[in-house]
Amino acid sequence: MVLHKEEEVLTTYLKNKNLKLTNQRRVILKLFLNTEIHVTAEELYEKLKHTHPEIGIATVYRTLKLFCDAGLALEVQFGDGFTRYEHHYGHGHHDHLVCEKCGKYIEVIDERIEKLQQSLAEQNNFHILRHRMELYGLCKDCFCKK
Amino acid sequence: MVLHKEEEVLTTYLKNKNLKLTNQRRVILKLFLNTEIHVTAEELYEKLKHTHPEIGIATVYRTLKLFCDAGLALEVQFGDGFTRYEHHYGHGHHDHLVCEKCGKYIEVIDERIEKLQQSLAEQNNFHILRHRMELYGLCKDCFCKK
DNA sequence: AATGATTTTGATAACTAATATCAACTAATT
DNA sequence: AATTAGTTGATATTAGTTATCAAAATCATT
Repeated sequence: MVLHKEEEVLTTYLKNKNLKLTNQRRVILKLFLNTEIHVTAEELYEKLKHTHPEIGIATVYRTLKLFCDAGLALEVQFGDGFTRYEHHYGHGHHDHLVCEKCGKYIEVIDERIEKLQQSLAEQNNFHILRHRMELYGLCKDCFCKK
Repeated sequence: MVLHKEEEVLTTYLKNKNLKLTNQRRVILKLFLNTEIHVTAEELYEKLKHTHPEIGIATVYRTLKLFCDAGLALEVQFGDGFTRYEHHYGHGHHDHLVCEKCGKYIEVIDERIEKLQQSLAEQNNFHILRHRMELYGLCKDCFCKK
């Protein structure tokens, strides 16, 4: 529930770009930050419908892209056809464990793997700008339940 | 240009499933195997248009899915909105280096990383079924040119 | 080779996630 | 309060892919 910092980041970004802080942007930011970490635009829109039926879906899409530009969100794709957005401000790079049964996403980071990725790239004369690694399978709960 | 094995795999698969070996399937398989390893359905369709204008795009989509079921192809997605298909028969698991400038894909495999992924999953009580790792950046050529 | 049951095909409609359009509206500056 | 420039919501549009369905093709059987 710590909004202060993120709201400040957004405000600063908007000011620098001569953009405006609208009520929609405030509302969507609040909801985004209080929602599970990997949401789609549609999911956010569904949640908004109850409390803010006046906010259109186009605005949700637009605003999430804006958050990415402002460094508050990051686009991720897990191959199910949806673009998801995760919290980015104050979050370092990480990889994902994706449970294919319950849909849970665990964020992980392993420095040894990061180093090996770098050396693997060097062996191939490749200059890494970014990377993604997702391990798909079953979380403990789903694995035990069978 | 070694088609024999793959054609046999397809034939066997079709027979087991009581499906039929059509000329379209033969043509698309041949083209798929002689085409760069990560093609989209649209790309294959474009190439076919010249030599086989009678083959529809729906058939290309359908046939690529069929190849996946038969173990001849594998779906991959690099987040550009296209589903790509790579050769799968006789190809072991591998990861990708993706050049964001020229679009080249290099296939790589690093056993040390594979092992660490396994141990990372275990630390999190997670049971891996499959995974993907893509390193995005610039290949040597594109990096030197600018 | 003809038959017949079943699968496949191509044209096209439909679907879905996401983006573009645009007149009405709103925030922020003067 | 007026002005300017950005923003919004409804909706049309786009793009990749899948569904529909009558006509055509495959293949086992005769």
